[in-house]
This record gives sequence, C-alpha cells and structure tokens, in this order.
Amino acid sequence: MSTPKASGEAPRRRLPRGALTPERIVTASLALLDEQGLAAFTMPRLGRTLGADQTAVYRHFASKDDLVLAVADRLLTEAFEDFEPAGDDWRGTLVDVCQRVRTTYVSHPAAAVLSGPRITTGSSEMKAADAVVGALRTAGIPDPELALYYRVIADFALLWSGGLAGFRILDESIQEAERTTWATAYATAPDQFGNLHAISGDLDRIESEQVFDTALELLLDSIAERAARARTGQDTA
Amino acid sequence: MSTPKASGEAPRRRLPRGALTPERIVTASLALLDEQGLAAFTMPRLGRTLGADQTAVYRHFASKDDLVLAVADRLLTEAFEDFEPAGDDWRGTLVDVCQRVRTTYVSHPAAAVLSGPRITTGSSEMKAADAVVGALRTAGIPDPELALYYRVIADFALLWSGGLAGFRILDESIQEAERTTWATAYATAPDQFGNLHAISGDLDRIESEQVFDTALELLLDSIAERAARARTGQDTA
DNA sequence: ACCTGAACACCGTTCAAGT
DNA sequence: ACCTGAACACCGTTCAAGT
Repeated sequence: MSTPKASGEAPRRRLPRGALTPERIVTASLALLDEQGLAAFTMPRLGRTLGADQTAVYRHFASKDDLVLAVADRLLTEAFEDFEPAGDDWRGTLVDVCQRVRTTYVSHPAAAVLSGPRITTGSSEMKAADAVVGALRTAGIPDPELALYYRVIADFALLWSGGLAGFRILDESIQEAERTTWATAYATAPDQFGNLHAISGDLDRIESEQVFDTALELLLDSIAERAARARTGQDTA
Repeated sequence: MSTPKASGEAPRRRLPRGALTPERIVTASLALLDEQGLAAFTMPRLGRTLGADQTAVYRHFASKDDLVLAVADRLLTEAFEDFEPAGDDWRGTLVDVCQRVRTTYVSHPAAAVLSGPRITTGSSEMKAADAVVGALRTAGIPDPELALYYRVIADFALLWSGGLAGFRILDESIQEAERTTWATAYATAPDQFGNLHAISGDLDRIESEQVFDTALELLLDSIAERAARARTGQDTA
C-alpha cells in the first residue's frame, strides 16, 4: 500500500497495456461533452476521466481534431442504430431520418456543435443516405432533380439539427436575454416593429423543435407536390 | 530617431489616446477572420493588427466572447444595409431577406461560424424581421400560424447559412475527402448503396448554394399553398 | 482615461524516458 | 507496444504600472 496524499487524491496507477482503445476514448469524450459541456472537453480532463495521462490519447488519435471526427462518427452511428427504411411509406422514411438526426444532436448538443460541418456522408449513415434516395424515387421524383432533393433533405437534417444544438449549449440566461431583445427594441420604436409586436404572444409559445418539424413538413409537402406534377407529365413552369 | 532592432521589426510607439474604438476593433476582427481564418483570431494577433498591445482590447470589450457578439452584430448590420421590404411582393421580400443572410455569411465564413447561434433577433436586423412578418401577412397567412412560419423563415436563414459557412472554413482537401467517402463505401458494398450510386453523377454537379435556394423555394411554395387554402376557408386536413 | 507589459492559469502537442 | 511526464509554444485574462 502506498501512502495516501493529504489531499485525498486517488493514487493513480499506471494503466495496464491495451486499457485505452479508440472506442473507450470516444465514449469518454462523449460523456465528458454531455456532462460538462464544450469547454470541459480538453486533453487534460479527458485523460483524467480515462485514468490516464493527458497525452496518452495521442497513442490512438493523431490529434484532437482526429478525435472530434471519431466523435462525430459515433453520433451518427447512434442516430441510425436499428434504422430500417419504412418500405413504401416514402414520407415516413424521410421524417424518420431527419428526426433521428435531430433527436441525437439535441441529446448531445456539445458533441453536435463540434461535429458541425465535419459530416457530410461518412460511413455510418450511408445506409440512411441510400434510403433517402430510395424514398424520393418511390415518391416519383425523376432524375436529375432527385439528387437535388436528396441534398435538400440531407442538408436540412444536418445543418438545421446542428443549429438547434448550437442554441442548446448557450447558457439559459443568454437564451433569455436574446428572447427579450426585440421586446426592448419595440418599446423604444413601436411604429417600426408593429408587425412583430402583433405576434409576440404567439412567438413566445414556439419551441425550436416545433419549428424544425414544421419546416420539414413544408419541404415534404412541396416535394410531394412536385412528384405529383412529374407523374402527370406537367412542367414546373 | 530610435535605433532600429536587428530583426527589422517596426518600432511600435504607444498609441494616442482614443485610437482604439469598439468600431475599429470590430472592423479589425472581421478583417483578421476574413483574411487569416478562425485560428488566427486571437487576442495577440488582433492586438498586433491594431498596432496595440494584446490586452488593449479589454479596455473596450469585457471579454473575447463579448467581442464575438459585436462581430456577429456587425455581420447582420452589413447584411441588411439598405434593406427595404419589396412592398406587395411578399415572396420577393422573403427571398431577399434569406439571400442577404446567406451572401453575408458565405462572404465572412469564419465570422459567421463564430456568430453561429449567438444571433436570434438582435437590434440590427429587427427591421428585416419585421418585414418578414409583414410579408407573411401580405401573403394571407392567418394568426397564430404566422408566428410559426416567421420562425421557419428566420431559423432557415440563420441556421442554414451558418451551416454553409461551416462548410466553407474547412480545408479544400477535407471537403474533397468527404466528397469521395461514399464512392469508396459503394466500391466495397455496391448492393447496399445502389440508390446513391445511381445519382452520383448528378450529385457531383450540385453546389451547396443551389441547395439553399432550392430549399427556400420549396418552403415558400408550401407557405403560398397554405395561404391559398386559408384564403378559401379550407382546413389543413 | 486609456494603453502597456509582466504574470497566471490554462491549452494542444512533442518527445525522450520508462515499463 | 503502450503509457508517462517534462517541456514548448501558445492562448485568454488580470492587474499594477506607466503616461
């Protein structure tokens, strides 16, 4: 037995060989981000979480940026775990894909903000990406517009969800301050902002998630409409 | 005259009183972000750009985060300079507002990524926000849905533009790597990704800005459709 | 009143040394 | 083969000192 330090710190022993794996490091990173937030995701703290030295992670990832990429990949793996396309229900498939990204990002906002634009089409979510294309084909969207609508759905899911995550990591106080900014502006110049003032009561009751859902419905309504027009041979003009 | 140093550095003099103003600091920050990128935006480098000590900025901003908020505000001020609602053309007004945000964000991608979720409805863009509400009213959208569609347009413009900016600050090489990821995946498991493979040629030709424009058109088509239904007294069911 | 510069507590990363 | 710890070049921020 070693003599305990006066500070009461646990006497850390050298880790056994192979104790650190990329998977464990990514899991610890995600937990750190979820529980402590973006600012806590540093190599020293990650090392402490793992019971290892602050530099031990460099044996498994070339850089912190490399680790961030792995965390981003983990996020999408989690999002599309057990995903299956909903067969003929093309609209259900597209909603499912977008909701999975949204739910995962909002559950891990700090990790989602880091992942941000680092994801377009990695490996984990390829199956979902392929299903989106299949769903649009089932809907009756013809080439080459199909590729464009695929990008609309993919970008919507990733960019909008990333934006929602960004809101989430702001302090509650900051969120509140931003919410009241325009009310102050209206108080000083009521004639300039009459339109906004008229709907202020309604605005307060809207959640960001509801806005996401509404935008998705609007996009899918238009896609369905264009598919119907394509089926009857009409032009878009 | 003072003796020049061997290294050839310009002998910096003490700045005259009032040489630093919040406006000049924000301008220098934006220029630094535009020309050198996100990683170059540090207090030491900002100080050097201003010809001042690295800590001089703290006489005008409480923290770097405070400065970031001011940069974000400047971005939206620039976006809505000379903005005027397009009168009866509600659709034109909404397109103009969204395009202004997109153009500004893509022109200042590093600053846009920093601003990211720090903006909802600040002061500079209140006029545009009010115009969006007015345009939706002109279109014939009734309360209380109007507030919801306002949020759809506002979130679309800010979140999607922020996402585009995020793509822009990635190295070209990384962008290229992400573009080819799925092609590699298809090569190893062609039967799983047949749908994607079929449209790969079309996908390569799509620019992110075009996706933004298309998504906006889809959103506005659906909003117009719902406004028409509301005018004829039909339900959404 | 405003700017300077030493100083502090961090951070990511490298590399020789341990086991 | 993998982990450690000293070390380096940074960073944001504070504060006493200058002018």
